[in-house]
Amino acid sequence: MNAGTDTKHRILSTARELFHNRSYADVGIKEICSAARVQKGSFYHFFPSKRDLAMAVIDDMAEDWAHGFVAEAFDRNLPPVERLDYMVDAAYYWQKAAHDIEGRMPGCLFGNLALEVSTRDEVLRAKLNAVFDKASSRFEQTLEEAVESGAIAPLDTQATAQAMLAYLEGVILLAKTRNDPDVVLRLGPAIKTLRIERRTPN
Amino acid sequence: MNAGTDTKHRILSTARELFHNRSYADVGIKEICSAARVQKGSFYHFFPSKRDLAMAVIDDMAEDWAHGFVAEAFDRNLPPVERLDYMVDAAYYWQKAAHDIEGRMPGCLFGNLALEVSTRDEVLRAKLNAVFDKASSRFEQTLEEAVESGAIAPLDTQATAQAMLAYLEGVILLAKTRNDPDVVLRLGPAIKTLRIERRTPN
DNA sequence: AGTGTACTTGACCGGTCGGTTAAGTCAAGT
DNA sequence: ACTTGACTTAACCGACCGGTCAAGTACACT
Repeated sequence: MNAGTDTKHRILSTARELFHNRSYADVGIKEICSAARVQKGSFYHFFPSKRDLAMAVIDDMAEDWAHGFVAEAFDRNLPPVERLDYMVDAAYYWQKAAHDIEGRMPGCLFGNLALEVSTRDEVLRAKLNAVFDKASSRFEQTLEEAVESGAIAPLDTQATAQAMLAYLEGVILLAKTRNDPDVVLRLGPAIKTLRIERRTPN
Repeated sequence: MNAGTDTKHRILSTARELFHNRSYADVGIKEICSAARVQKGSFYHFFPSKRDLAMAVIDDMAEDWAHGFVAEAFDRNLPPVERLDYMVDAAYYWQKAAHDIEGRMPGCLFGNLALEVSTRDEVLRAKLNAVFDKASSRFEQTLEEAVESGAIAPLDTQATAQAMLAYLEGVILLAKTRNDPDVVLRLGPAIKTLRIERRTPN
């Protein structure tokens, strides 16, 4: 049993790293297996297909996020507006660390996968969409609190939250293309300037 | 001669469409050839490798852009701020049209390629980076005019221009993941709210 | 001791990948 | 008329792809 869960976990974390640093299509099962010191047959014992592996990787990382720095960033003890800065900082330090080690910016796994697979796999697309929805709702909640506390003027919290998530992904995309994590630091804070007004209720 | 340039052009436009609608890794040379009604050998007569094809595709599309709707959007006859709206609208209608025909949102070819290949091919990454730089400088020029005319308060035009480009890419990424072009319409206009202040010159 | 099951092994499958090659077509230049 | 060289054709290459399989090993339960 324990040998099994360990093997599965090793596959999962190896795949996650490889998918993140390269891409879904570019990393083969054989490579994942040899990097995780696992045989092909064992792989297919745990995952029916490469696609199912991708699903599991997304779930795995989404869960790590939810309980990791995203949970910290959106800690309700923090003043709402500071949480946005915290998110940007977290993104920066993460990318910076990877860049220092690997020499390349991996970007956001979800964003990478989304652009790569969402035109050819409906199920994966929907899953990634759900991840984004969840992230967006964190922003939304933060904005609602900020409005309630009077820190910012009332606005369309849902749309603005989506805009902020989009901006974060866009900044990471640009930084990755420049291969320069500092872009995140320079452009990131402007996330707070984004505003989408409430639709006039006339 | 003419037969040659026609064949080359057919390869180029076919590859562009396939890369855009799917991805670089997912589309093989064989598929490109059969779709373009060209033989493999002819392909390799014009392009030394798949990667060189990608380069040519990027150049091709960048040029089309520069002389197409981007030129219109950033027409100096338009008031600066309206140009931003024009860009967003253009992005929307383009994605919308593709979505209506194919049922899927292809997103931005440059953004797609950037996330897919920039961790494994330095040269392609640099090329895509240059495309983004050029796009960003269009935004920058627009912002400078807007500041000069007093339409908006002074700001760090270069950084804000990059932020706007990042936002546009992010919005398209999110819309593609949702497979819903309307996201562009809903979030896009907020591009005008983005601001990065000048660094305090103290 | 015997059995069921979770797990591992490594050879194997058909198919496709990017890329090569050799033989030819054809039109322009001389 | 003959040569040149751009272009096309289709068979072919080794490598690798995702995925399968039969044969085992190791361990829990009876």
